[in-house]
Parts: sequence; C-alpha cells; structure tokens
Amino acid sequence: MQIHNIQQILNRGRWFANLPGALQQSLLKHGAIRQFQNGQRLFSRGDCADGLYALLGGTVQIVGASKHGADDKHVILTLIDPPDWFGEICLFDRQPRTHDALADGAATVFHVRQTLLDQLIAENPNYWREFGLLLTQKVRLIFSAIEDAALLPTHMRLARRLLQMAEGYGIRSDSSTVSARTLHVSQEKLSAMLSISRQTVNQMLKELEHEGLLQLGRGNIEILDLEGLKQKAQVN
Amino acid sequence: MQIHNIQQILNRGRWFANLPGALQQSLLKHGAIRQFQNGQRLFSRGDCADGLYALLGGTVQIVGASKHGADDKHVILTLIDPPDWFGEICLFDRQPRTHDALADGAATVFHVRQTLLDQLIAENPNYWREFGLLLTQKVRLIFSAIEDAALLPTHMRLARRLLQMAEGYGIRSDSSTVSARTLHVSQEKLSAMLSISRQTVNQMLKELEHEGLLQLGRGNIEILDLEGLKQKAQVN
DNA sequence: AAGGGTCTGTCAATTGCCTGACATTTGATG
DNA sequence: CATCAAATGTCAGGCAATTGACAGACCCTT
Repeated sequence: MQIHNIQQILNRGRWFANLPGALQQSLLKHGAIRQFQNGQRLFSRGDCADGLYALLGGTVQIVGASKHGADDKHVILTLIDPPDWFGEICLFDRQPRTHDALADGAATVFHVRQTLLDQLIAENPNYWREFGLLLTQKVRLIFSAIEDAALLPTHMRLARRLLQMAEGYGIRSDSSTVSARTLHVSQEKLSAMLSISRQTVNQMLKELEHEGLLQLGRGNIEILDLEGLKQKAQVN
Repeated sequence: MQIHNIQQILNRGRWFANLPGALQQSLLKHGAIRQFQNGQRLFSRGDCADGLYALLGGTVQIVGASKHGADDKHVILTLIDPPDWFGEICLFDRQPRTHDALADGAATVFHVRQTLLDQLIAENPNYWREFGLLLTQKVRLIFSAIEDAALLPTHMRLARRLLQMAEGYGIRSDSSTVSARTLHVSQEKLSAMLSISRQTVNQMLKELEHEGLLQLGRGNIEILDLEGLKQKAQVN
C-alpha cells in the first residue's frame, strides 16, 4: 500500500485529520503496515506497551475476557473500524494493556512503535496533548455507554449501538453523513457488546425488522430507516 | 488552611505525589480553596471547562443524570474522597463537562483555574503528560468497572465496590494499607453506583453482615473482615 | 455434491432482580 | 421533648432477560 493511500484513509478520521501536519507526516513515515488473520491477536491484556495502532482495513475487536474462572464469558468493548486509532492508554502510563485486541476477519493495521512515539514526543512535548485528545475521545464515548447501560432499557441500548456503529462512533471527520448503512456484525457479537444474551438480541432485532427499520442478513444488518431508528433510540 | 497542610493532604494521593516538584509547587500556589454545602454543585454536565479540582475534605459525587425524560434516575459514577483530583477530561479537549459534581455533605475543594493550567502547560508542555496520567488512572478504573458489571454476579460486584472504596480506588500513595475500615455511604448511594435497586443492595449487605464480614450502620458500613470480603470478591 | 461449522430463529422453563408498599429505626431540628 | 425527614429492613408479586435446547439456513471446504 502506498503512503498517500494510507494518508487518505487516516485523514478520514477526525483525530488524525486535526493533527499538526508535522506529526501526521512523522507518524506516516515511522509507521509500519501489518497484516493479521482472522482471530489473530494484535496484543493481549497484560502485554507491555508496544505503541499505537490504526486500523486501515477490516475490523478489530477490543475484548475484555473474564479474569476469574476461565469461562468463555467476555465483553466486546468495541469493534474498531477504519480509520480508528487504538492502544493509546499505555502510551501515557506504560502500564500493561487492559484488553485483548483481535482481528475480526482479515485486518490491515498501521503500527507505530512505542520507541518512535517516545522520540517524537521528546522532540515536541506538545504532542502529548494530541494523544490526550485521542484518550478523551474514547473516554467520552465510554461514559455515554456506561450511562446508557445503567439507565436505558435494553431495546433502546440496542438501537443506540446500531446507530453508533453506523455513524462510526462519531470518530469520522465527515461526521454529518452516515458512512455505513449496512453493519457487518453478527448478532452474537452484538450481544457480547451490550452484555445481553444472543437470544434477546435476536428477538429485538426481529421486532425492528418487522417495523421495517432493519433488514437482517447473515452476519450483517442493513439499516433501512435511519430516522425511525433514531426515534427508537430517542436521539434528537 | 495553610499551604503546607494542603500539600500534606495532596501528597497522600499517588498522582500528586509523583508529580515533578515544580508542578506541585505551581499547582499549590495557583489553586484556591473553596467550600461547598451539602448538595451544592461544583459543576454540571454541559458546563464549560473551568479547571481542575482536588478534594481536600468531605465527599463529592460524580453523577450522570438521565438525559431523556426528566426521571429521577441517575448513576453515581464514583464518590470522590480526599485527596483525589477530578475534572481532567475537559482540560485536554475543552469540551463541556460530562457529569455533574455535587458535594455530598460539606466539602472542601482545591480548585486550579483553567487559565492558570494553560499557562503552566504553555511554559512546560511536558506537563500534558502528567495530566494524561491522571486520565489513564481513571480510564483503567472505569474499564475494570465495566467488565465487572458485564461479567460478574451482583453480589460479587458489591463486594468489590466495597473493597475499592476501602482502598481508595488505588489512588493513594501508601497503597499497601487500607485507609478506611468504615465507609461513609448510604445503601441508596451504593445502589446508584452499582445500578442495583436499593432493596437488593440491602439484602446482600445483610447477608455479608450475617457472615460477620460487615457491621451495618446508618449511613455507614464498617468492614470487619477484610480478607473474608476479598474472598467474596474473588480478589487474590 | 456432500459435509461440517457458523449463524439465525424460536421455544419453554427458570430466575434474579425490580417495583411497590409498608413498618421501623435513627438522627436532626425547632 | 416532640416531630419530621431520611435511611434501613422486609415482603410479595411480576416481569424481563437468561439458560438450555434444538431446528433450520447459509457458507465454505473438500
């Protein structure tokens, strides 16, 4: 893949697009492209910090597994879509990674090593702030998810999550338009994201389908009526 | 209150204690003490960023209210105890505050204004990182709470929360010792923190009391058997 | 074309937690 | 001291969501 292609992809992300030009160029220059197979780990909970990642193609899931008792229980915190960046917490505190990152299907990743980031920041400490912005973007999303989980009925949480995914979690620079009308996610993954059983998710999706808001497929969900869905989610 | 008293309190916090001396001094010098009555707001969701806060005495609750429909529903994200700092998200992105901060009883607060922070950081941009560390500390706590909420049965979540509160959420510099054996929190607040009904919390606390782990009081909970509680929480 | 794995669709049975309702206790306040 | 508000303690009824189980649909591989 060409550098200017990478740049094009990354510039669709709000964070990267608003970075100082010099930092953009440095990241582009020092990053490396890496390919991952389905299910392959980019990193695991407890790993040492090894830098920042950006997704160029495919999907990556950020997973929190159960620590106590080796159940198959797990939460999917988010599915990462291009051109999102992730893995930034450890950049600041150099503590171990909090979650597993798994390729969900084939994934193309842009990786900037920790040592290179350290160099960049040493040259211009103001870059700390830019990486902080990446953090706060995530934190605000998380807070919103926490409140939803605590206060809203599950069917509304589902509707909201679908909307968020369609809108790329608000990380796109062209935030006005909805980028994806069909989401590539299995009902099982949705259930793991919302901490709801798969059966319940299925039932609620079916309801939304009967109302003509969605078109369910195998491993994908097409949004037919965005406004109707927003109403369900009580957004706007 | 004397400056050196303030310093003494703040130094019990891990974050402040590990700050560069110059930054410590600047914060101490430029901060102002403010008193708040029970229920008074330090700031509200949507407010403009007005700087950083540290709690010197009393308790502050960080509350997320329901945006949709003016129910009395709300989540308490955390209760802040001295000498914790809070309000740092907006420092980076200058976006509105995500939550309400209310004094829970009388509270003494140390407040550093945004403009002063801006000046400090302009002089030494490396300070960005220090404030980033404050952020990551919180983010890691939040992640842990999210996973607990998704994966663990409620009685275990309760036990964990009690432990965390007893240990000051790990923010103390003397992290080895448990600082408070008796927690000043009503069952109602606990329920709002865990998103569990008050009745359920009461029932579970009673169980723990019968097992001799706790001593329930009015508006407070005394921990009698810390190790037993840890076992319940499956910590260690 | 056959087979196996994965995802979807639907049951029925069970339960954990919530709602609502009420009595009781405690501390604060005039 | 009398009163009131706030917090705790307890119960029964109800329901939303889970669990478990299975059938069918679809896709990939051989």
